[in-house]
Amino acid sequence: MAGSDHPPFAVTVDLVLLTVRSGRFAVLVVERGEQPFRGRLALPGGFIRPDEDLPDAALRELREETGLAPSLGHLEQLASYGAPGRDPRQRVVSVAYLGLMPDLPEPVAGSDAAASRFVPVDALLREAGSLAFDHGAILADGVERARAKLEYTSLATAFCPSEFTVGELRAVYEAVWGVELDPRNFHRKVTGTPGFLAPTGASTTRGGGRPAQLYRRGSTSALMPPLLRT
Amino acid sequence: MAGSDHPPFAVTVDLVLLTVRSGRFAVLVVERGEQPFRGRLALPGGFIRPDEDLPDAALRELREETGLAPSLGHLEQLASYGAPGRDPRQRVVSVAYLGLMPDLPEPVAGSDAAASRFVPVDALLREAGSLAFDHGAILADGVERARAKLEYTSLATAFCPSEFTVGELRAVYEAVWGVELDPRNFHRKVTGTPGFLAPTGASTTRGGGRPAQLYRRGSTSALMPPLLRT
DNA sequence: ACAAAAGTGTTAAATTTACACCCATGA
DNA sequence: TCATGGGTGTAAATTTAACACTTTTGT
Repeated sequence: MAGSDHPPFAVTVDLVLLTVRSGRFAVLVVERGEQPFRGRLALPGGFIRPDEDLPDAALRELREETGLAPSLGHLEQLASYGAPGRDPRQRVVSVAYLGLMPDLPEPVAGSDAAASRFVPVDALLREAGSLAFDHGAILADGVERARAKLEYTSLATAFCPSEFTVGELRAVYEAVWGVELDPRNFHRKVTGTPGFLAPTGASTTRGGGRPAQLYRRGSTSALMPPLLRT
Repeated sequence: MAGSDHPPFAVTVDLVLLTVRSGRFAVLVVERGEQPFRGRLALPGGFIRPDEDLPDAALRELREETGLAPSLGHLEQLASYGAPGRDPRQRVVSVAYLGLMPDLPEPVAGSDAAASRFVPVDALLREAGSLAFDHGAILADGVERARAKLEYTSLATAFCPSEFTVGELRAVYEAVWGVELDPRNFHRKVTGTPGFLAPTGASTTRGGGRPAQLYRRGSTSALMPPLLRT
């Protein structure tokens, strides 16, 4: 394991930044300005700096692409991708991070990648090759992870603003899973799980109908029993 | 994202190889023969070759350390670790793989790491710093992942030989989770989950008592509903 | 008044849990 | 015969699922 002459690799971070925008499950993509894959869509990302830790690099890219410092939202490591030839220029190992974030007021405040935008994930996943490099596979892994984690963690709240209603939370589940949930049973389930939601006392009436209680995310991260996709 | 002069990283794979040996949840460790951390225990691993894919490198290390080509068992990517300074010699990003394997007849048939052996995980996890580098944290992540996956997948069968009894499968759960499970209800649960187990028709009487049916792993990978840790 | 969304009550079905009990073998 | 683990039955407690119904707003 020691020695001194080991093959050099370039190491990057790539981001799968997911959100729910107007009822659609969407991912942030950038349009590539250079070869290879010039003009094609890709996940945002970049090289890790020499003295930068992996999560720091992911946070820096997140900040550069979205202007968001995630006091809201959630960022976790997804997986690493290092097949020879995945980047035609050189051997690159990419550490992918998965970010879940609320729908941002201004789409992208960042500067670096001018042509970044959210697009619905289903269209991108449907046809292979719509993303540059192996980013289609990375996106598929991120989407699968997000869908699974909504079942057994309280991570759906990462898609919501700091205060939200039960109906808005349910809309997140329905958009991410692509199913319809019974509003009555959903309400009982999430409000009845200790630590999932913290009531603020306030209520709102955005959306019409009877005003709804506002909640913040609670302290629990594991949901026991899990929420079911039916 | 393009350019040409990027900081070079060394990239390695490290393996968290877990098994259940005589009722104990155990991990394969090697004794380091060189500095740094000479004489200390570490996870097996090594540098990725220039034209080698990540899973191939993990399989190669697995073969070198155990002689096992996993038709049995299970190998999946765990996570990557790249904090600056985690290896005092150079900047190293390590892609960790998690392997679950049956108790091997001959402990280690490999050649490379002479001083490799299985040790119980609880002792290693109890005190920080018992493993070299950041391998204690990697082990903790691997153990947590394995424990979680037993709940909602059929991966416990990866710890069993190709044919096994329900009692042997239950012993895996009890060793990994460190709990006792009701033998009657466990039996009903696993035999009643379609696709979890495939009966062979044969039976065995190892272990005393009434002979038990032998099963192979079934085709299902997701358990719905999950098995509970109580 | 009506539509629309929030929230509560209620009941049948399904699942889990605990444990009594029988079965098939070796010592 | 007894000890040991394998395996089935069953009933209470809990959880889910389906949906009727009431509440509170905007139009």
